[in-house]
Amino acid sequence: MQEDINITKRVLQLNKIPYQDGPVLYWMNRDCRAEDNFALLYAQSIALKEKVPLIVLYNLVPKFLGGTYRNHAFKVEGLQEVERNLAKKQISFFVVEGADTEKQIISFIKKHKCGALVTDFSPLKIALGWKKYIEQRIDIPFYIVDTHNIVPAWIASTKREFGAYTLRPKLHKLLPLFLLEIPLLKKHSYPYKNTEHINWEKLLDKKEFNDATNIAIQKPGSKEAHKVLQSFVKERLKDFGLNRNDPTKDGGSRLSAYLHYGQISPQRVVLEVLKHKNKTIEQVVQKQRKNAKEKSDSLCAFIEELVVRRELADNFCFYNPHYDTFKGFPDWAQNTLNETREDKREYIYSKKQFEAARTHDDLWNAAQREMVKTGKMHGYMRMYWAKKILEWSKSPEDALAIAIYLNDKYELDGRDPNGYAGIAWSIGGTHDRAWFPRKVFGLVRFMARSGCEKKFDVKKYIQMYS
DNA sequence: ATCGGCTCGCGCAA
DNA sequence: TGCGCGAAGCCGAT
Repeated sequence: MQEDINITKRVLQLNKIPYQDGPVLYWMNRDCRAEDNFALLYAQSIALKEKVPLIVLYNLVPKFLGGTYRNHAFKVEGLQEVERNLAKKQISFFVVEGADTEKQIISFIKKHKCGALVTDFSPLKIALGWKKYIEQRIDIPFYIVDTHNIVPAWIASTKREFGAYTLRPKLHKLLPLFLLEIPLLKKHSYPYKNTEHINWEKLLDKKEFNDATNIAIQKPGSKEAHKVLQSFVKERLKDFGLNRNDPTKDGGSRLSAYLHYGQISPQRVVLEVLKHKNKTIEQVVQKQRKNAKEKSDSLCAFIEELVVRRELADNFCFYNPHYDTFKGFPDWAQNTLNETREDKREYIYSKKQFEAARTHDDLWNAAQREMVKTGKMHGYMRMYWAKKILEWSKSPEDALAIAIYLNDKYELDGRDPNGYAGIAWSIGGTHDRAWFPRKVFGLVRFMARSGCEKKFDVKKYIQMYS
């Protein structure tokens, strides 16, 4: 019973249609994992109640939002593991290909005569659009389950938050109610008969990706994600507070790509970290409140990044359809950036020049190369990188478009609310305050290379990616 | 090495 | 209505 509430409080029903005869379908989209997945657990609870099969579907959109082959392979190899893990529980897995996602889902429902549809939550416009289209054209119940946030986005806040400081107290209050042990997926007693063989080789062999990106330096999949989590907890967590802002040190969690593809559950990450530190979430929240400025406390700093900032990014996209354009910036930032439009730019580079890492600044070029080469730019450098694109573009609109294009194309964790929020913070003052006025930036916070030189060994970082 | 000023607006206390 | 303070800073004065 307690388990049921733990799941159902994360569910939103989009229509008022009751269950119809047929298997229950979980359309897996943002959260590509078989374990610790509340959307899958909710779909299973319906299927068990109705004594019917449970099937899982993934719609593969090649080059989704401008991603490269590296992203494609990371996703597809992760899905192969999902298929194996689901098979152990007698749950069938399907993959359909095509960019017309909404139509693919509807025709699959008709073909397999499904009785209920469950999907996971994403605040991105494209995903919200698919779901609206589907909702208007199906006659079975349609549920959305937020299994990407610990506190579901619509419960954490019902409006667009102004900054981390306005969302933080709401999350801190709600976290103890949501951060509970996650129920296990059960072996499904009603197997589905009409399964189809998935041709993984064909899905992986994509000639149309004519890009020169390397294969990811990280191995994909949930099993690998849990290995990385264990190594973080054992080796890197204790110095996270000290090292996380030094791009020459590998002090991060290395989990961002897995989190982006939903190959690991953020709730599981928090539970594991707390277990290792032998702390409760109440203790962490209390400590965070007391020493708000104490940023070197590794556990507090990590929970702040993983929970507060991640959920703030979802809040930003969910309640602001302009999350990827100039219109999405706060008013004060739009005003100030409108006033600096005619300011003389010392350098102006084209998208191509940025992409080829051909600016006058070898520190910026190194960050760009780190991203292209490895699929993951260091978090601290992402701010410097985006702010310099603003400084060296002919307009804030150009800068924003270029930063999003590069981020979505090369980062393994691109095409994600975290990326849109991070870039909007850097270029458009989103979730930030006004600062000392500057050319081009106006009141938007400026960052200088000299600041980097004070904080870390810039020469070493440049060498690492020369 | 450390500190204050720069600057805007939310949210809470009064 | 006033006031404190915020997602990661910069700069010049001391």
